[in-house]
Amino acid sequence: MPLPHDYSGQSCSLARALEIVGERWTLLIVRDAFYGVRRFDDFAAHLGIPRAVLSERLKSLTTAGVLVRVGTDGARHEYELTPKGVALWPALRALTDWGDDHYAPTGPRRILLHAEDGAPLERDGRCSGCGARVEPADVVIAPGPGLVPTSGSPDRVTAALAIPHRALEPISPRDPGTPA
Amino acid sequence: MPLPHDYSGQSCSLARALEIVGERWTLLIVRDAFYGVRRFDDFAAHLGIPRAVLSERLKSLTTAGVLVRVGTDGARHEYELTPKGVALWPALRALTDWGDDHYAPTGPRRILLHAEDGAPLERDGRCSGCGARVEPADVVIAPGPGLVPTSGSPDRVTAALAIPHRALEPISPRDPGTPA
DNA sequence: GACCAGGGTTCATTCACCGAACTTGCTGGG
DNA sequence: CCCAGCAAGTTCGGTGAATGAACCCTGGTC
Repeated sequence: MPLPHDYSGQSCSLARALEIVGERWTLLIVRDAFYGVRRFDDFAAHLGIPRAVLSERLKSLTTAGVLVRVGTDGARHEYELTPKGVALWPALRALTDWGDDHYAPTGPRRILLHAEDGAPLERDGRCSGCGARVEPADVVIAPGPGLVPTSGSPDRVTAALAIPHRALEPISPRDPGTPA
Repeated sequence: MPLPHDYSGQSCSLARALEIVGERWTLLIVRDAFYGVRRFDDFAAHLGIPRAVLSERLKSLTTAGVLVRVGTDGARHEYELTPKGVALWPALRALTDWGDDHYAPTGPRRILLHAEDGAPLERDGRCSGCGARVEPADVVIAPGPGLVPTSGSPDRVTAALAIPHRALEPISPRDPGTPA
């Protein structure tokens, strides 16, 4: 976790950003939020993060205004990205692209498509089909060639991510099943 | 420091990327390398990082192929970004832009210009003047409106960054002075 | 051959992370 | 009404990493 503490001496916005999202697990949590994960246990199961750490990260991200806690009914609440959180999308993409380039020998593990026309997105966030600049909400996340099939019975989140679905949309809203 | 350990279960290139550059201080070191910092003591002084941690990070970044150690003469060597390290530029920019947007009330602390024509860069890496896609080596880093003047006598690096200079070019190669 | 700077390493302390177990609040069933 | 079950955390002991100060080694200078 880069710099949760003061880094006031540094005149750099990167340091500021890392104070918020540079801690261990934090960017993975934000990425999962883009993927549609919203509930505590789903984050925990999908990331394999210790629950205490997850609790702390969700708290600090909420305090920072990256996430909001939405009370669904009583104790069942969900975490959603705020516009400030959604603004992290380009950073997330850039880092993921770098990872794909250098650590995904069999191709990207996930690919991003424009929801309108199904064409893949370019690196600069434009649609390779229509050329439009695509907002995060109009992105469809689909499995890529580099995705290894999960062995055994995957968790809710992994299962949901095995089929294309729109970013920021909650995965399997309440219970699994949803028969077509 | 997100995930220096195994994260093999995760089918995500972001996790892979964070295993390399997600640890505390690592991205700041890479950023400084873009700014032209190359020597151990300059990194240490500019970042305020414990020397033991810096030593370890430089080692792991070198092992990962993000930096190379260039022997200048005997014990005096320098660290340079490899192409793989330079490929982190978009990610660094995206994160810095997010920090500027949300944590720089008086404007960006540094601005990026196209070396060819001096016009500022767009978010997508293009030159606002000529429209060309600008390589990191053709970027000039200049102080922005949000940069607070350093109080007291700054270190070599802070002083060098107070005037515009080209990315990846070493700061004050050997000794200060360099009279025009 | 004494001094100095660069480039680290060593070490004790503190802090954060880990994983498992425990608690609390709500829901559904008998 | 009482108990089981689940979601959402909190608590806790053990471990590993970060911190910062001090020390060391090497090469060059005077």
